[in-house]
Amino acid sequence: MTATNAKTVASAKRQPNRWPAILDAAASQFAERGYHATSMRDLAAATAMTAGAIYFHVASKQALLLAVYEEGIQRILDRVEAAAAGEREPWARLEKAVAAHLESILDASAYARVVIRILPSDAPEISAELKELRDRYEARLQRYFSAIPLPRERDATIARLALLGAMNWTPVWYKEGGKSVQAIGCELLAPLRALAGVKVLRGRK
Amino acid sequence: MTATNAKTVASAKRQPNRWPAILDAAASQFAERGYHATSMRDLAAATAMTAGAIYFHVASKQALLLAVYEEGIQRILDRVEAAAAGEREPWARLEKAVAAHLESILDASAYARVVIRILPSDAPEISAELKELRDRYEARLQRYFSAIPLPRERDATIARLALLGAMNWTPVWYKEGGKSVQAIGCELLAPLRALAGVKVLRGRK
DNA sequence: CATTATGCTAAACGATCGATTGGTGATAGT
DNA sequence: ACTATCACCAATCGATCGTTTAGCATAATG
Repeated sequence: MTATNAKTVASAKRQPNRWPAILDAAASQFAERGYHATSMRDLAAATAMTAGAIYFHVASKQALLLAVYEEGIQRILDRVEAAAAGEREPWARLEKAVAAHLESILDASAYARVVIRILPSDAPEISAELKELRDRYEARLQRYFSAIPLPRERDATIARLALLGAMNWTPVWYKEGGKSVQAIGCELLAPLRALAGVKVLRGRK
Repeated sequence: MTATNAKTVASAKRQPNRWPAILDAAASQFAERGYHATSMRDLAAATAMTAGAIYFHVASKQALLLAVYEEGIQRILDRVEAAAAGEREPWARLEKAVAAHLESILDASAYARVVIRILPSDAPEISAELKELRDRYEARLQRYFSAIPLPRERDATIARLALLGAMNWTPVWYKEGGKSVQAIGCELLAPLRALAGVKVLRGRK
């Protein structure tokens, strides 16, 4: 930052692969400040570029959001599937999936938080695509959820959406240094376990 | 709308009490499209005024959001307290409170939805006030929640935040014509009831 | 070495943003 | 009837928005 000589500055030009940096900055800012509150000039400042330069890499702000959204969905999907892959028992698999979901939106990256914070209606012209991406992920979660047996008189759909809501609300109150993400996931599942008649595990730190 | 004569137009001026209309429009638009996506000119159009005229009633857009927020908190608080007032039994009281909360954000008014959708960080200069308003309501909910007995090994704080998250996520998926709001509230509480060892009621339509 | 493609800067585009100003007509008080 | 106040409109402010354009320097290619 201080005293970069002319040669450094000169060689700093024509950097290859600025696209990941742009995407990272967009994910970070969209997740933290929101879509409409983030300007292309904000992203330019965060990536040490000009606003115009970004348009060499992406056609529009909406297209940028879509790219972040796709990456975000893919990242959660990969994490959740990898976590659930080893487990065959429904409850253990769901718990792994929940933990992976929470890790994605609390620790891992801003991409996942964008998917949760930015509503499809925020970008009307691509709202259909954004909705479809959301649905694609929820369909995967639903498969893990529907494998667990709930009492017949309960509404499994609402129970699933309640779990999803409880998970997606965690960024609002989660503070680092408290309970571990896995422990939070365990706590979120405990009521469902009780509902299904499964013996509930002890809480951990 | 069509062929309003000069007299009507003239007498339409100097209308008293335009403030509620402005507040209503702001609540509606903030809840539906978000804070940053709503312009003062949008609100002017919705209230059949000029953008400048709104500034006769309110100092700034942020002050308008704060006013909507205050009204929103007050409305949920009133509804929840009125619903819970008659009940002395902790579970019945919490169920009434949950139902009132859901009614507030699903049926009743846009004011409550603003409180849930618009994050305090959306208006940095008044984020402290917005946060305090949110906390004031959550403190009330906490009183109803802490009266119910949970197993000692469970984290009551996380359970409460999970319930709040499940409730506040309902606007994302709720569609009119499906299950009643009360039934949804019952379903959201069923897992907690099971966790506490209470016999879970039958689901209703 | 000449040429082409790439990655970027600087500058500007029209549009729209939140907010302000000066003036005007309607109403209320005396 | 006169005055003051209220509620408002039309016009406009500077700033900022997403986006475009023209041009330049670098790197790769022949």
